[in-house]
Amino acid sequence: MAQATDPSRSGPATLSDVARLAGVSLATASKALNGRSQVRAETRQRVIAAAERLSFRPNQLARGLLAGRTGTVGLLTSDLEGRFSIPILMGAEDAFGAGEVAVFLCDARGDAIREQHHVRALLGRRVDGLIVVGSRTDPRPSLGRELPVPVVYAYAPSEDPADLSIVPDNVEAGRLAVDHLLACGRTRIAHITGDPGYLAARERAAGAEAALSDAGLALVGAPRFGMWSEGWGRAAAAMLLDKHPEVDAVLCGSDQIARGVVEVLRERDHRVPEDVAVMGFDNWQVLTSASRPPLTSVDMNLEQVGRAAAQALFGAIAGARRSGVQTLSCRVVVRGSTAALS
Amino acid sequence: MAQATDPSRSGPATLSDVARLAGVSLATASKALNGRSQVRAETRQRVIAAAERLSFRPNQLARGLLAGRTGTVGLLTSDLEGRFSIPILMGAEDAFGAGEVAVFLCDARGDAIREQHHVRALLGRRVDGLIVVGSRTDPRPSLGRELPVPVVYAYAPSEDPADLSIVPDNVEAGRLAVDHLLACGRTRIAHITGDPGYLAARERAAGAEAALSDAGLALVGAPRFGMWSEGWGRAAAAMLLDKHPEVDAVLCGSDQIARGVVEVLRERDHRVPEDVAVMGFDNWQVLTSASRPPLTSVDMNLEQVGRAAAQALFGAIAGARRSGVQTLSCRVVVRGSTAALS
DNA sequence: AAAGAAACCGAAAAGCTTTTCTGAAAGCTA
DNA sequence: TAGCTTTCAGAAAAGCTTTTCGGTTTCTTT
Repeated sequence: MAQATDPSRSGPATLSDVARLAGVSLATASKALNGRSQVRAETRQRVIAAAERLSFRPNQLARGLLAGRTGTVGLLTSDLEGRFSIPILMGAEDAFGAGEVAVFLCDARGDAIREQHHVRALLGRRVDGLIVVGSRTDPRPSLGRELPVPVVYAYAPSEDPADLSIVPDNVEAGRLAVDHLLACGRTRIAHITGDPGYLAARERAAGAEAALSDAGLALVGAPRFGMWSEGWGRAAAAMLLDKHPEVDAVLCGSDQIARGVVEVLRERDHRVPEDVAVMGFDNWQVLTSASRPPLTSVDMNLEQVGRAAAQALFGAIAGARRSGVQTLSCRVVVRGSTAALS
Repeated sequence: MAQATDPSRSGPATLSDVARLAGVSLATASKALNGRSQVRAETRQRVIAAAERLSFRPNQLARGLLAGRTGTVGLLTSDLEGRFSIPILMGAEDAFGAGEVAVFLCDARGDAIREQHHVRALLGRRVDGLIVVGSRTDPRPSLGRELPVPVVYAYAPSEDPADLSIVPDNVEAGRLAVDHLLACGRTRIAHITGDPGYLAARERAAGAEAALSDAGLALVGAPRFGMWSEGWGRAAAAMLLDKHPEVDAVLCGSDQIARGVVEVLRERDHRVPEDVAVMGFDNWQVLTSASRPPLTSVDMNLEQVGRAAAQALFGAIAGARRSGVQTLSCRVVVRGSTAALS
């Protein structure tokens, strides 16, 4: 069982294996591999060659134990299934990967108990920080101020203003959308949106109404809240056309709703965008590009939210803690469903 | 700066803090907390209380360093964006989370260089194993046989038969779909599917043709390969109806294609499912439920693929290495777009 | 050639937990 | 009461890397 002379005896090679093969001490091997200056060039080469031959990788556990920093962070999502978490997660993973930080992924499935469990497990693994990704933009309970590592909340802000949260700016999103429609010459704009229990729905509506008001205009009818589904989009569009056949633009609270609206417009022989412009939110490619015509949509720049959260966490780990809610801009992606009135 | 007497002086509490507070040695504290039997009940209580007060969590790095196992695995995806990775990832995360294993998430973005980089980083962190999640079912290059930890490939099998791969059974999926349509009394079945460069498309078509052949039937026309988009679904449906107006069922290679087909059928006043039954693959809720009528679809059970991969990796870590390609069954989810011929 | 400086290498400790082994105390029997 | 067993607590080592500090060698300078 014991194979004392076998170089590949058990598990990965350690620094002491490398040192032995190169005929130097542990300390020298370490310094050689880490570019420290206390070692002759020829010796360094020998050590590097030995490390190469054993395909040595320094044990990050030992390193972390010593340094007090592990180079890992926890990414705590509340629902992986939802499509909003993914781009944020991608942005964060991207930003961290560039900085040699590894990411522990935990999905709490929207359960507070499970979330607590994951937090404890992550702290046991001595993560250097946490990013908490929400599934909607409504504020969520804080993990608390007593955590031994910095925390950044992404998408869903923390209820505690002492925490740092990074969220997309839904009010501005509503403004931008209406500005685009106004720039297209539309003046009779209706708004069909989703569940009024969602802050995102209310904020986008508020932004839209503010932009219209700035232009001396108002929505055609009140904002129509309902559900985040194509079915609601179809139903609401039918009601809207019955009551306000004069509309020349429909701003929809999501791409799903917008698809429903476009379908009904097609069925009723309204031309899109010539007669009625339609736009949505989220810029969800599967929907925007499959629609006829393709949908103009507001992209919430979620990847950027993830990246910004990662960078903020970097900063906090380095000691530069901030707090409050930081909002990030979004952008209008123009496709065929909006165009200037001719 | 130095606060020698402050119990919460720097970073999380260590076992030696607990031992000091409880007035025992490190060894005793460890044994007390780990349920070892060499400790008097009263002493154990004292230690537990101390640990509680300091909210002590054992440092998993030190533990891993000692044990040789870290209780972490790497989850290597090739594209997070793609919707197939996510359910697999959820299943795996779920299975691991239950076993106190933490998951490192890495997204290679389809880049082999980046993948290599991530593998090296993960090995440096001494993961106990790796799961490689592909974005399509075509075989992919192996990470190699020389890795010091077990690897399981999920969704995309490894090209090396010595590796273990867990994939959904696309041939059976095609069979099941046709069996369902046959059970509905359909006999003139056409197949519109996606990019023929995808193994999944070819296998599903093969399964479908095999099931028809078993029933003494054949497809209406050849399988129509194209793209994985609604647009292709619409175009292909139009061509199909022009050439074969007698079809009573269309099996579509994806839910996206199926939606396109349903739309064209509606526009041409064919009733779904009365005149023509339609079904898709993937069971992608956003599409299936928004369609009119809701789409019957084959669910590839991807979460189960993830869970099975996690369990296989557990087994391999425990020493029970397997190899080869293991296929998992899928299931038909019936909705409004298919029904028995009346 | 001798002394001082510079360059280089190695021993040892720290970081935290678990386990084994040793030692001590308490309880029991003869 | 002496000797034994049982029970419990502590010391020390292992696991791997990095860093500090001390020691040795080589080179330069006078």
